[in-house]
Amino acid sequence: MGSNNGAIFNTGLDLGLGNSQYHKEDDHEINNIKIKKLICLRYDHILPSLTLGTSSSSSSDHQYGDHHHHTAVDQVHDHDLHGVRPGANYSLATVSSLSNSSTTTLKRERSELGGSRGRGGSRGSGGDEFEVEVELERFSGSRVSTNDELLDEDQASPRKKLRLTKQQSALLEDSFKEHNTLNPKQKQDLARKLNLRPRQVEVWFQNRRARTKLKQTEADYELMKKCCESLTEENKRLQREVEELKAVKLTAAPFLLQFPSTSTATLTICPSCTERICSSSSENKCRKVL
DNA sequence: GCTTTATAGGCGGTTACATCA
DNA sequence: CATGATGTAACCGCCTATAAA
Repeated sequence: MGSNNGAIFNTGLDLGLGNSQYHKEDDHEINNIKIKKLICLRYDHILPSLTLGTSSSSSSDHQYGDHHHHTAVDQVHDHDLHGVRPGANYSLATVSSLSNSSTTTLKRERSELGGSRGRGGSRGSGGDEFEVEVELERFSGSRVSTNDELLDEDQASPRKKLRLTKQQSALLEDSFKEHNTLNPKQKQDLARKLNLRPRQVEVWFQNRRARTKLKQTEADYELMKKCCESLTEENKRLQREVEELKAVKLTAAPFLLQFPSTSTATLTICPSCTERICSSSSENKCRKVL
């Protein structure tokens, strides 16, 4: 895509929000960056700017002003997909779909045939038996079609969307709990169990990972939002305190001149209750100490 | 050992369909 | 019944890792 989203999440606060859901070492850092980017893109309009300073200091230094400009999505939809007619009473053995003829899909199709090169080559160690099996499935039509489906295929209907049955979803979920990615053998086995095409299993896992990630992102966002709110409150409180101190200093200036500079520190912490004791106006706050 | 090429798999973003309120 | 919102299957385009040439 090449579009640089350019959103810089720079609050200067490291809240240490790890992405607990993702433990894949190679993805961890990348995911954190991506999640930060995502949060920023989706929520930057509500993130407060936190500063502590006098009223003259600016607090509008949003560093994440680079707006996300989408590149035009020029997708060619060559939908030649035939799913199961909605409402059809399909069981585990009745759902599947055909794919389209795009290059991407061809790539997938090739991969399903157990390509021996590239990354999959080393991992798809099912060997000849595996490849033959897939070939057979592909060309013998292990897919079980209903009459309705056959009609659909003949009529080259627009893409129909398959709905997974509860059993299929449950099995996929169980499998996902075990491992959120599949190797080719696992994919093939699962596809066979579910009577789906391996590509469908693959897509399901991709979408499932995306959903997990989105949920995690939303949870992270809620956490950060709370953090920001409390920091905003803290910021306001501290600003009020600064103003109070300024006022005290002004009114008490002649008096304070009589003392050494070290005794002008009026901000102390009560050791027992950790409340701040500020100036003479609050000296009665903590009688425990006195 | 290196570059190039082909391939697989993952992800982000998107579309389109099904379902529900 | 129409409609908007939501969930999700399926897709495209891109990137990266890997293996073979």
